[in-house]
Amino acid sequence: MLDIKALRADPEQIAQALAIKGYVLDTQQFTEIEEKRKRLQSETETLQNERNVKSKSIGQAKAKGEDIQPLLALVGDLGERLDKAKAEFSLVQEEQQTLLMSIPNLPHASVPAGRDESDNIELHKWGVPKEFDFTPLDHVDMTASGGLDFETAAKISGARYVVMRGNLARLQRALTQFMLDHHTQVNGYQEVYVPFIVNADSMRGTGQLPKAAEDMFRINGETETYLIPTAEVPVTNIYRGEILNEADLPIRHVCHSPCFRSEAGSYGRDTRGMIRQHQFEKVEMVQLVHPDTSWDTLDTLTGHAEGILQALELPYRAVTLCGGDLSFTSAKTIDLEVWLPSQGQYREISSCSNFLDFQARRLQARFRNEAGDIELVHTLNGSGLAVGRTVVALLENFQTNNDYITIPDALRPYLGGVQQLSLND
RNA sequence: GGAGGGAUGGCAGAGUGGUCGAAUGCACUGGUCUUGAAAACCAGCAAGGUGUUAAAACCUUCCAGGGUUCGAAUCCCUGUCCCUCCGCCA
Repeated sequence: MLDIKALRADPEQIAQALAIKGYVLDTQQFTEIEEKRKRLQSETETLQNERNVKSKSIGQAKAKGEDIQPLLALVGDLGERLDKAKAEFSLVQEEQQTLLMSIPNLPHASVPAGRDESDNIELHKWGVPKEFDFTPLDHVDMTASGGLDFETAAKISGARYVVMRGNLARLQRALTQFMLDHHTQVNGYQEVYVPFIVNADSMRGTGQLPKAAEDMFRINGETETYLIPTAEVPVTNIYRGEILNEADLPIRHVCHSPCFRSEAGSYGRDTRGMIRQHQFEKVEMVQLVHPDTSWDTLDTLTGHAEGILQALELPYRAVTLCGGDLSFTSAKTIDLEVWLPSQGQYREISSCSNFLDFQARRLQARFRNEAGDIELVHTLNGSGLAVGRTVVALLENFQTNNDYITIPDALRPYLGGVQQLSLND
């Protein structure tokens, strides 16, 4: 949520900034609602004041044993007028709130203009894609003997799911373990375990609702709950409505969770293999920081995700998302894209974002600063990494022309020290 | 699933219809004392909004939403969550 004070002060400037994201802010609509709000609020509050003063005098008169009948008559129709004003006010307030909740975060000044991912700007590359002396397969063909089984998953559940067997299932578990250990032991994150089903307040808090409702799996029950699309939701919402001490910052959490996405609107995209699934594993880093440090933190957070790719010896590149590709909540996002030999291109494996105070304002996640004042924290998160896609990247980049893949040094301790892993066992 | 109890400031915890936004304690901030610290003592200390150069002033908020009343933290209804006991259970 944007700061409504900033919107009041200069709606045109905000509208201009939002245009970079491809969002059209109707400033005239906003101004009209705002003026109505102001008028109704002051009217309501005046009536309320009148009522409070008179009610109080009734109480005092009664305490002194005086006759309160004349005073009661005086209050007369006040209640009715107040109810009417209140109703109108809450209506316009709701209207304003709805509008405010649907306005995306402002992109940072350094975010490049552009419409979609083709306009993203490459920051740097790391590693060199391997030259194969045979034609590399994709991960689906590599595991056709049953390690990755999409047909069986389709029978059990439908399209965009996978059954993993034997060493493939173990590989995913090993990667998860390695990432968690790395972030906790090397990068100073605290591991957390959280619920994977969350309520609507949590979804609103991190900004998935109301805008992205169609991307979520809603649970069919009495209360409105959802499967999480990312651990960002439960982990960040730990701090919803909390006032932290400045000394508590920065807070760094890492969390492994399954992620559930309906992938509405991506029909026909990445239908083959494990790139785009309704259910996948992810290790997520979440930070709550002092507002002064969030931009530095975006760099270090991105570095933490890069550290995993480097340890796994996977070639990747970092790109800055352009305005049109930026998510609803993000002020700036750096994507890490891993090299996939079968596709001959880099594909997203991590997304690191600074949300500034946008989520914190929705969440009311705040801290008391040294002067004793209460301020909103800044929130950030990044995948470290998407585990399913890391399995794909590892398979494809480390394939050999027999049924084994080689295992990078960093991962060997998690697989019993083996140098090679059979795809058939 | 059955029975009962509860939700109040950063935390703990009083408050059952009227100067209650709310006692008290802890924590925190400032001061006195001290070589320094601790202790003791004094003072300050909820959030959000309207408003103002700044203040003052005003409004809202005691889990959430409805209701009763001139007036609700307090009474009534509904919901959510927590606790205790019984049952069931990975």
